[in-house]
Amino acid sequence: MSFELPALPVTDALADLSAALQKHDRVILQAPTGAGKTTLVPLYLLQQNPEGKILMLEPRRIAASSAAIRMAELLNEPVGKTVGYRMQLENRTSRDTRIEVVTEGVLTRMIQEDPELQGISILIFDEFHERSLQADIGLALTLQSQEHYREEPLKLLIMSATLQADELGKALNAPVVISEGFSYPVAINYLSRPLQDRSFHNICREVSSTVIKALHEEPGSMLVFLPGAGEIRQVQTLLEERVQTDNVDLRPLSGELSLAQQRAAIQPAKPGRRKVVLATNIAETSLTIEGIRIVVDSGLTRRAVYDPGMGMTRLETRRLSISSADQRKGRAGRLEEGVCYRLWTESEHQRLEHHETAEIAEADLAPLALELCSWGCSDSSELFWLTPPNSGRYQEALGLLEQLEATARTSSGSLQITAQGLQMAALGTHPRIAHMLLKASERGYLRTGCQLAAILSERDLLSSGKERSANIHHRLNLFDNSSNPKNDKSSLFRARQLVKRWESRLKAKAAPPVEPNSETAGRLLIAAYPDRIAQRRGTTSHYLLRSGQGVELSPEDPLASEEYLVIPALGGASHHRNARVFMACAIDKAIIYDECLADIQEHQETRWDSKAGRVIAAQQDRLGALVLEHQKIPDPDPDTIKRALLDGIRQKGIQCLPWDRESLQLRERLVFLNRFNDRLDDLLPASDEASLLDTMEAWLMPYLDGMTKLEHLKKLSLREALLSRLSWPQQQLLDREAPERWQAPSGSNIRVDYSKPDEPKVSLRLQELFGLLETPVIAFHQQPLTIEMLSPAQRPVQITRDLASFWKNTYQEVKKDLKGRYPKHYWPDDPYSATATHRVRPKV
DNA sequence: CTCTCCCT
Repeated sequence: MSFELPALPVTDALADLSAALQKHDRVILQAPTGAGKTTLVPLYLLQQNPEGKILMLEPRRIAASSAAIRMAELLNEPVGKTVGYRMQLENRTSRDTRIEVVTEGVLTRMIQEDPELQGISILIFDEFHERSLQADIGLALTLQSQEHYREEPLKLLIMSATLQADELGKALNAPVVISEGFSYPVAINYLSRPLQDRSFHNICREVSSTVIKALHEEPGSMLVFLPGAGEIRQVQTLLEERVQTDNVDLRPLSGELSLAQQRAAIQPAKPGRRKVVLATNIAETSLTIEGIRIVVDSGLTRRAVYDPGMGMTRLETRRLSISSADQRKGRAGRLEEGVCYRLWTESEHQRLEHHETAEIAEADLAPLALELCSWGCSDSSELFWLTPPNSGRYQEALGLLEQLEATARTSSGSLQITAQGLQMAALGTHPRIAHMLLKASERGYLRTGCQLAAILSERDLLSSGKERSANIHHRLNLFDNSSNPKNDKSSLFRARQLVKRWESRLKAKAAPPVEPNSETAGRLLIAAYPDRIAQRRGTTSHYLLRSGQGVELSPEDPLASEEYLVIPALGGASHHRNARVFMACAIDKAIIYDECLADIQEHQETRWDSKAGRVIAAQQDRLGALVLEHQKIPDPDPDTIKRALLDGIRQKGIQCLPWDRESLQLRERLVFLNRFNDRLDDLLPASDEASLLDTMEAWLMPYLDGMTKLEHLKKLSLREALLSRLSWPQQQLLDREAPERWQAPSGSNIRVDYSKPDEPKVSLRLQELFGLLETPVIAFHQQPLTIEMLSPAQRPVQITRDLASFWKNTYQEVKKDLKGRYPKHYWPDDPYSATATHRVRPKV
């Protein structure tokens, strides 16, 4: 085959590349974007090797088709002849096709059907540095094909734009051919001080100020990189307030915009005007924007991260890697010298990651697991990985496949794909959705199932706006309404094609069609997302998922009047906000019972309700955290009620019991006497608060008959309950060794204060003690009482544990003092022989 | 401030 190839930067490397491929089965080509590798390499290899067929992988559909179109142009042929392309819903190849450009997922389907990849002599991975999950799976399977299935050699060429090529070459034991590219120099402006605050609003403010500064400092049009559509809207608002727009056009650019809007952003600025494009990552790889010489980079990017705990993928905003920042910067140097403003400092730059995390490290692994099981290799460690899948999360993914009946254990315990699992893999959609498609087909609802699958696997068919409801039926209706497919938005057009494709695949084995009703969608969605059933909390727009996680519907959404939802599309929760519901379907409780019967647990519960301050006895039907049915139990078991009441007392603390002076003293006496346990044959029960709480079943429960509320406890006799634990001899011992009262020489019965267990104390007037020579001793003659002496007016004047010493050393002084203040009272000189009295003077 | 991009 002879044709002329144009000269591009990569041309110089082509001969080396061809030589390397002669000698080795695996070769790496490192060439920057724009070097011409995507068009020249396949054509050159075809020239050198006119016999074989070349397969080239592209990460995006638009890249695959445009690469094929450009190559066909160089050959002066229509697409589909020597050069063709193939992707999910489009095949433009023929028997003559020698270079076939395919999207990455197509290779996975091809190799699963034919592990030998018959007829292919060279396989090229383009843009491998992007490290998409599909590319990693494709490489793992291809390496096995090379080693185990092929008789003829399969040549593998991996093209990458970054220096990671070196590591790649080592890992694959492959030579690296390097090609220099060409671009104009781009000057970089870093911040002089780091940003303290990278919150949504502050980032938007900083970006806007930088845009205004750059418009003053530099001529030409500008590309601004922001993490998402929210930031784009906000920056646009800020700029519209602050920029004189007489010669500046603001152009938002993100994946959610229509093709026309995207085109407006891509096209060069009109003569005499400047363009400011506010873009997401879409402008980093997928779209090239004309005429840019200034780049402003927020330094943030949004990435999908699978959250195994929630079983869902959410978005995370994070710092950019160095190679992505360089890629963004390069957008300013395509046509002339440019300038790039970075919203971070040069020293922060040194600390950034070198490359973005490979998708396989963070993605939902269920699709990967299904591919590997379908490949016959459920053990991922048997394959080669540049980044091995996390084993815990891979095991979880295998668990999901088993639930979805895609795999089953053989009698020997090993994991094997089922016939259904093979069908699921061939459908080319997420295993959850594939499972729903099979269920729909079995039940006669194939059409509705396919429509739901298309809705869930593509971007939202309804454009954003205030009136957009989460109700999935509004999307389903789109399939009926517009009778003329030409009027469809491109997303709806694609969705219809997917429906057609899945329908034709599944039709043969499907049950006879049944007319769908209002329940159908909900039932089918439960098949895909049984864990996303949610129940409304009170009368709010807040819902509770089965997992216990809270989620929130827009309060204006009419769907918020529904008590039960199944929620297939859900936004991520952040620390200050609940997860938001993007798409949901109302379901009847009866449907939940019908579809999830095996998971619903009947729960008899008698428990303490701390809010109501009472015991509640109820029977519940529960689905995870959801309570579907709740009924009072008419005759709950008395013992269970009492136990629940004890739970309440434990929660409130022992103070909630009706302690009076007597019962409190009894408790304190017991605690006091516990100190002398080593003298007891028959130990007294421990009576400190913790022990009492621990043993309430034994001492308190028998006294709780008929009680259900805290108030009822007032009727309790704690003294009786506490004493019930003591035998008769123990009660006598208690009265003897820790008496309630002590009789003073005056004849008064003084209450002993045991509130400090280390020093039981009596308080009485000094005159009541006359004639008592020694300190009284209790508790097996071990514990002297502390004596607090009071004035005639009951004020403490002295405290002692040694009465003899008091009389001898201190009495005379105290007497003098008291005599001055209470002259009418009896203050004898000799306290030893004086008569104790509780009156002003002793009776004579 | 209702989600980055993309794929079978």
